[in-house]
Amino acid sequence: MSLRYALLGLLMDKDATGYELMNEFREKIIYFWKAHHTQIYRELGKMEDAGLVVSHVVHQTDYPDKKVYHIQESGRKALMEWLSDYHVDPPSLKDSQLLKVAMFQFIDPAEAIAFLEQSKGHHEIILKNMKLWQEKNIPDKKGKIGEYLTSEYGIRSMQNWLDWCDWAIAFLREQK
Amino acid sequence: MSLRYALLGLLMDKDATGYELMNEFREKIIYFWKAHHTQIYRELGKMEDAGLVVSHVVHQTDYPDKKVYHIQESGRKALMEWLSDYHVDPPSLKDSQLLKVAMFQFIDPAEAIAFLEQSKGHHEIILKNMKLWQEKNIPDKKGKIGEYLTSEYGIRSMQNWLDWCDWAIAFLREQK
DNA sequence: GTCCGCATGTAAAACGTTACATGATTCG
DNA sequence: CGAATCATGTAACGTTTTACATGCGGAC
Repeated sequence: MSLRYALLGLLMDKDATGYELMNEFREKIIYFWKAHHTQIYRELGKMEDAGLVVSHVVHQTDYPDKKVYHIQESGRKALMEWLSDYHVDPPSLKDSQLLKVAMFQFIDPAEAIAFLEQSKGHHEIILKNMKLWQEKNIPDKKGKIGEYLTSEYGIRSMQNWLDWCDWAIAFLREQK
Repeated sequence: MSLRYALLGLLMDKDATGYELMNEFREKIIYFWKAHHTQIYRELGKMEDAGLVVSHVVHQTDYPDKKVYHIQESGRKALMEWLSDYHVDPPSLKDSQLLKVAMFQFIDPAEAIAFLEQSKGHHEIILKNMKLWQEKNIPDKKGKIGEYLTSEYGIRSMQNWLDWCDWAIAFLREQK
């Protein structure tokens, strides 16, 4: 149900097509929410049925026609009500990497260390990209407070993973 | 599909009923994987169909009868294969709290600060309980390496959230 | 000439949540 | 006297993922 509010939030800034919303999702919200294009198209359809948004088709010659969505007053109201509610669903995390770590007693310590080192390398690249994205997209911190705060959280979480990797690798080396 | 391996991992240590596995899930795996009892019972049934585990019913007089699951050689093999595969699915996080933070530009800064302070209080309690759990359940770090490493990660993540909250609150106060 | 981006969607399968159903015992 | 624990599951519903489907234009 939160997907709906994520989409309404994006439509507050400007009208958009399902395709554009999908891309914005990929860029901005990726740290803490993901959605496939199929899901976005379906949810937009339901939102239009509920009168929260309206769409109109824009004809294009070189590209396929597109359907632009525009938020309605009832959509704005629904978003604001959701925002003012302090109750949140507990976050749901599914991390198969941590699941494997939880079973490190079943594998060779050298294997475990190799696993973590590979993960570290991978996440270092992600962290670099996150920092670049923040610099590029949020030079003005005041205008996009929400995105600035969440992107900072994303960066800190990634740094936390890297620090934990170092700690875990050191611990495993000691155990050998 | 990872639920299957989580259950196999738990069954490596000792035989268990669906009910016991559900409780172990709640305790140990809660930071990075959750499952309802209905899901666990369904998956165990499928795993038995696939020959990864076998069950036998234990008759009880005072309590309802119970069905104890025991891992098979093919189950152990499947788990080890999964473990030795370095490929992991990207973690999936759905955090409606961060989604609300992402929309802080639409609400009053004082409201935003109140929201974060409430969240901070809530997570401080969780952190305390996580630390207690770690002390109680993993006094011997060598025996349960996997659990020790993941519980440490859980604690660090929680601390990271609290630190970020402090930073975000300070930032919002400056902006006022 | 193959892949990427543009742009939309349907259908089915898999996974996750909530409600319903039972019924004894134990603790406050 | 009510709530929690023990113990299992089905059914219905909702959400998420994957596969299928189309088709043009531009870059390498």
